Amino acid sequence: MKNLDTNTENKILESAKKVFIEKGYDGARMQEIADLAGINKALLHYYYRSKDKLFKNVFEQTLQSFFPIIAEIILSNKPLLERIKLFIDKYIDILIENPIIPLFIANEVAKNPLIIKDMLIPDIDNLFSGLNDMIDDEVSKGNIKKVDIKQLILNIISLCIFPFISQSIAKMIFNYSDEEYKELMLSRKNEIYSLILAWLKP
Amino acid sequence: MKNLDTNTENKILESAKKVFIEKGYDGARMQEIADLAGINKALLHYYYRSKDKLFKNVFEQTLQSFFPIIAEIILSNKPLLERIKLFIDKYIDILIENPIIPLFIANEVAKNPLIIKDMLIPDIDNLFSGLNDMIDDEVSKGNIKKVDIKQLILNIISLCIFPFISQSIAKMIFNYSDEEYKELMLSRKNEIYSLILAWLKP
DNA sequence: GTCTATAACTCGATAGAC
DNA sequence: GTCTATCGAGTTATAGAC
Repeated sequence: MKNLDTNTENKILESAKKVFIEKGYDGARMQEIADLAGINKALLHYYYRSKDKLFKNVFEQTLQSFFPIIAEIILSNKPLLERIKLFIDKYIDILIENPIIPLFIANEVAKNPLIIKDMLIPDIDNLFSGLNDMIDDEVSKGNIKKVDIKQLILNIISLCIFPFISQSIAKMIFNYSDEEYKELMLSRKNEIYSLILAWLKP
Repeated sequence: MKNLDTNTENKILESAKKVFIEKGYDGARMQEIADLAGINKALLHYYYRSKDKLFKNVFEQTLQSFFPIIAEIILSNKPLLERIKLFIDKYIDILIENPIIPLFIANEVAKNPLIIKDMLIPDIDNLFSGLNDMIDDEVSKGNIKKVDIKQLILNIISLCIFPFISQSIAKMIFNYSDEEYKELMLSRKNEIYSLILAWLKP
């Protein structure tokens, strides 16, 4: 059906994604995107009127390739601790495949917070209160101690993402190769889970 | 003695710091720095030959205003757990005062890892082996369980820094004002410590 | 749709007067 | 030391031929 997506338009988007994510909006050059796509600058403007519009496309698509996978796990009907375990495992895997995307997103949102305004999960308040109910439920069963949902989320996300954001520094400090750092990240799956688990123990 | 530091040269550096940290190297404009310093572009080049050299000055000074405070705590001769507690408290305080610096550093280092090459702590290997000995010591005393020093460092740093890197997103998701977010960060001091403590329990 | 050529503009850097 | 004026390279965006 959408076989035409393999054509110029999609090739541009893929190239733009690569360049924007690597260099950021300010550092990216339309010429470089054109070169990578094997076309010339004029065509970029033919398909996406401006650098700004091309960027917004890239940003939105990047974000949307991340959230659904996460949402699926969060919204599954597994027990809380199992969901947390699944989330950590899956998230680390995604980050190993896309190590520089978190920095890209953090950076662009910091420079222009409004860019994300319309892209967030619509009923996020429901999501939070749902998770809160789950926590209360587990607490009443004596499975975990009571914690603030916001701190729980911040803790898990921080432990998963930050080592990727800081990886260029961390690799230098630890004197690690790419492969060694990847191994360290893989071993974090269990470390992070045991950390959260220990904290949640009643 | 260096009363002249209050003069143009220092005013330039302060303005440059502000603009570079906020916009990043690529997004920063010499014109904006000049305007903020109340001078004109030509004078920037008179004091710091190029944008690049001005940036390197800013970056180095920013980094050096961060590391010594941290190093002081890490190298103090307090017991391990006390050092960790002090580190978290002090670090969160610094980050509340300078919330956007971590993103700035992560970003610029990611784009050019070599920039940090000469600025790292010289005998970092000694630092690690020293900390490792401390861990082993506490383990043998039965105070904590054995953990990997790299994971410990990553965990603590992640928990402290990431909420600031992601603060523009987090404030939106949590629907928090600046003040509310600051309160959340302050309350994290104890949360992070109890998290690490629970993990380290033998 | 795709290209070449170029307009229009931004920005870092310099020349030269004071 | 500080300023005004301007150069020249690089960048986004468009015009117009094919």
